[in-house]
Amino acid sequence: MEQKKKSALTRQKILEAAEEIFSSVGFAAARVDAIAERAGVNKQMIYAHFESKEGVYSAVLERVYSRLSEYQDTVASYEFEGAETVKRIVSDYFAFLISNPSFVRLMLWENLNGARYVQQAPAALLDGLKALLQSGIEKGLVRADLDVEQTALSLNLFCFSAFSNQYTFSKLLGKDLGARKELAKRAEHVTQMFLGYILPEK
Amino acid sequence: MEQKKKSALTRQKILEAAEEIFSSVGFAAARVDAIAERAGVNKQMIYAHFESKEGVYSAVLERVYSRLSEYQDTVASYEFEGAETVKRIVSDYFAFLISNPSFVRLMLWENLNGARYVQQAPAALLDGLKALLQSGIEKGLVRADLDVEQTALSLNLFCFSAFSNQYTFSKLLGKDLGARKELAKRAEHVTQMFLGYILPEK
DNA sequence: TCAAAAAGCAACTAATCAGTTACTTTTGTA
DNA sequence: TACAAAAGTAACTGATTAGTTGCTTTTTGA
Repeated sequence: MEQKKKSALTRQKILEAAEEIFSSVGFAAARVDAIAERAGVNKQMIYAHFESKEGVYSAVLERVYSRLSEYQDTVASYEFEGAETVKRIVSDYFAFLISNPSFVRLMLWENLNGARYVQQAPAALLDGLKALLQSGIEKGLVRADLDVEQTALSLNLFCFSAFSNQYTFSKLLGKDLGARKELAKRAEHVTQMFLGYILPEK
Repeated sequence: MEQKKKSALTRQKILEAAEEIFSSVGFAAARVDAIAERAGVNKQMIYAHFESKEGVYSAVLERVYSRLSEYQDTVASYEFEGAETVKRIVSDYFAFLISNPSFVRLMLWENLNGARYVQQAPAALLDGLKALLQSGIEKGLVRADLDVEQTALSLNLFCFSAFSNQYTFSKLLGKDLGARKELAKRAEHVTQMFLGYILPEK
């Protein structure tokens, strides 16, 4: 194989292995040797491609955060048209979080570590939600007295929290809240709650 | 000083130092030497009082979880009487979380580590909320078609999430969401959302 | 085809850390 | 007061870990 491609492949394999390990055990407990082993790559290659353990970590974060952009673009493309729009936003976000479990975990680790490396991707998402709500207000489809920032924050947090406390609450309730059926129930509940709040009084 | 008291004091100092350190950096990054230094105690004392690093950790968790019981007892003592009850539950929970930042962080660390040591305290809290909502339904003060479990879960998660993602969202929004004023706004928002959802249609 | 450059590797190093040991000081009690 | 038990201490140990070094293999281009 060509040298450039080989090198790029190694880099890719390192990033994938690092994402799995950093997201599952966090930065402090992650072992560089474990990343190398999982990637099927010599440890030195990690230092050849990235400066340090922190270097790999921030590269992983960048990669993972960037995936949110796709969802953000979807949200930005929506026109606020009422209940249906909210349903789509929530179910799209749930879908994103379901298919990106390492995003959820890395956000949480980052948060506990004082958000050392927050990227712009999550900021854009909030802005997109705010703009959407605002356009809803202008069209008279959303209550005019709404605090747009708080509401956008809530939408984000309420969806996210269905994932972020999964383990503890699953143990407490004695059922797997990560199961598709439970998550669907949760998405529906969050959507209904939201609609009840943001739609103008009839 | 008396031997028993001296020993108990040392144990206390260790637990306090360990709580600060475990909650701020998590189990993996916490250093036993750092706990000893912060407690102003010889490292060996940690091993004299607790078996191992894990031993101290689980003792800390037990201590911290037990503080939730007080709030749980408050909730259990309430009678559902409508909007005012919801307001009190939310503001009491916010008050608890504000004055117990290490509870929030330890719950999050635990969650990321697969909830190794979940205790009964959080379970009792959920049960209390469910019972309260149920009694509201029976009195006709709460919508009868409510999914009590989902709603209790939401109440819990929505309050908790105001704290759990503070760092990342503070950075994104460029303001300190941990400030009292911001938290008060958030509590009010959550309360209003909740009321809109659970109260029966007029 | 062949040398230079890039990629890959195994073995090493210095630092860090959980846990231990062997010892001294303090305290309670007979 | 004397002595045994408990509390406290400092220095050590073995294992682990991030990061390095010096070497071999593979690939590229003239």
